[in-house]
Amino acid sequence: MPELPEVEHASRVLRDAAVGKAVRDVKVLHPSHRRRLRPRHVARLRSATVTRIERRGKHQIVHLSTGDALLVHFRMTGDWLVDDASAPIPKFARVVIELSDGVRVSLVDPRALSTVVLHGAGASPLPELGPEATDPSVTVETFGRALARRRVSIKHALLDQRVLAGVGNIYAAEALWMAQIDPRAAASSLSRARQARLLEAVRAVLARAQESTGRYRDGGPDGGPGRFEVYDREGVSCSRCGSRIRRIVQGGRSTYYCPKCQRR
DNA sequence: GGTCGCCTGGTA
DNA sequence: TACCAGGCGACC
Repeated sequence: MPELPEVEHASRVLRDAAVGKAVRDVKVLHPSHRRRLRPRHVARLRSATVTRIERRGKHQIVHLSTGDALLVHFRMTGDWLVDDASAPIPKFARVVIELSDGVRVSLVDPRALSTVVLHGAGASPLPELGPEATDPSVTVETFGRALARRRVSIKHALLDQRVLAGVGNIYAAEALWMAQIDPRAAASSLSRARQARLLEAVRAVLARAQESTGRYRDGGPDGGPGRFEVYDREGVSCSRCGSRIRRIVQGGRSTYYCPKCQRR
């Protein structure tokens, strides 16, 4: 699920479930998670109380009374599932946190690509990130400067978390469609006007996704309103000009766009 | 710069 | 059975 709107929603779920509670037990169920979250980390978690949940881009940071921070990234398919510790372990649960009041928070992740790491107090646990994609204080000037430095396509630049934190593959494609920009255009080639349009579009698609608590797809079986404009719509008519949506691969990832009304 | 590996499930 | 997947870091 996770792009910024989904992660924002998930972090709220986690906040409601966990803040102010002590960790009673932690189970690390998948080998790939066991590689990062060792028994000594689990031991440290067991004596901690959750003080605060923070989100930065698509990262979630669980601050603990011990000064440690648990860093969670959902990658492609992670999500939180909150239930009661007495219930059977949920399907695809990879890391399970039981809290003092019997509430259980499970990281469910079919592909098991998510990451959970415990960081000690001090050093910043996060990679270099740009401003939040939804931060209203981002200006066309700062956004444009970040783009001008990248010698990659504009689609690739939007996925670079150092430009704007939180933009993922779907909303990058949607924003480029809305701004009528060809995803293959060089990031550094955008005029000021197109930079402005793109920033506006990123905000619009994320805001719209936020409203519907996550995905802004699923308009219904007939793909009614609320569906993506281009993402996963290869061969479908563009709602703006009627041309067929095309799928290409950029950096190993799918990009969907309208070859007629999105220009270089 | 691009490509690959991580993992596993859903779908054509 | 094959392909595809909303991410990211390591690698050439």
